[in-house]
Amino acid sequence: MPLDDLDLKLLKLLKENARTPYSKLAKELGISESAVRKRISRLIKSGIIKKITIEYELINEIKAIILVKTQPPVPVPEVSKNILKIPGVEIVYELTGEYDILVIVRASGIEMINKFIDEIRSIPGVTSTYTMVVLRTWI
Amino acid sequence: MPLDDLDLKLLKLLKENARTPYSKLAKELGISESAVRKRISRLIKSGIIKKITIEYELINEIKAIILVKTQPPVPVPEVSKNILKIPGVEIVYELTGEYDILVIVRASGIEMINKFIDEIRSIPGVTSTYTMVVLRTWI
DNA sequence: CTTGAAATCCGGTCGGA
DNA sequence: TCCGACCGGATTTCAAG
Repeated sequence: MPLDDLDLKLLKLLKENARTPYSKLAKELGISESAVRKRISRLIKSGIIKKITIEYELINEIKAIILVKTQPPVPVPEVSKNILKIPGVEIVYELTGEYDILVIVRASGIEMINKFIDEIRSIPGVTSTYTMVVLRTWI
Repeated sequence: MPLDDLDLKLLKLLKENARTPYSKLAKELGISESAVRKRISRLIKSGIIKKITIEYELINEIKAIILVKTQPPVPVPEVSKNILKIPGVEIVYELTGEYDILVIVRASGIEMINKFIDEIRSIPGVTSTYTMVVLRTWI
């Protein structure tokens, strides 16, 4: 699907604040409110906008990043799907390089991170993991 | 700030779809619309909700993850702030472990990723980087 | 939590490229 | 045919009580 300059601007504005009223977005872009609405629904239908969401951080919560190595013949997407099923997993990236998968998890404490690691290591195809705890997030 | 069970449920619902009307959220939680609105603004003011945003993916765009090592005496947050200034950087995590910082960037091509790496390496305190290209994202 | 007014949302329709 | 502007009625938002 071809995106024009207005679509890109719209995505930037929504990235910054996804709850901006359509009318305000319309004013910023110089088009009508209905046009904004139609563009957004087109972007969602075509899969370009994957989610309208919030970034949040709880005081008593830890974020961790787990790098995962996998082994043939299990396909990497198979492993990814299984990881995604684990509650607390926020996002899964498949990668080039030494590691095949990167997982971001949200945990209530170190014990829960350990549970994540154990669960991930028990998935068929996973050969090893490397975990880093997030100390601070900059958005 | 103490969060009750409703706050946590609210955060989950907003994570799933941040554009859900307050009235619908209210119905789901069994409280009034104004209560939902007040809770949300409290969550935003207290810094728990950091951003209302969209996840999107363009066809001709590449996401990459850059792991960064730094060196004393430059404080890590100093480096993070400098990285965050680079246009195209989505998020910066400070980490425990072998690497001090993880950066997620959005680029129009390999050349742009190279530019990111060069820029990051030129920041005082950065000693080395390791880059992985994202092949697929699971949310 | 309720109320009422203002703003926003949303489907339908029309006209031009 | 596709896109954007316009027009209502329904819904939601928001501040005051």
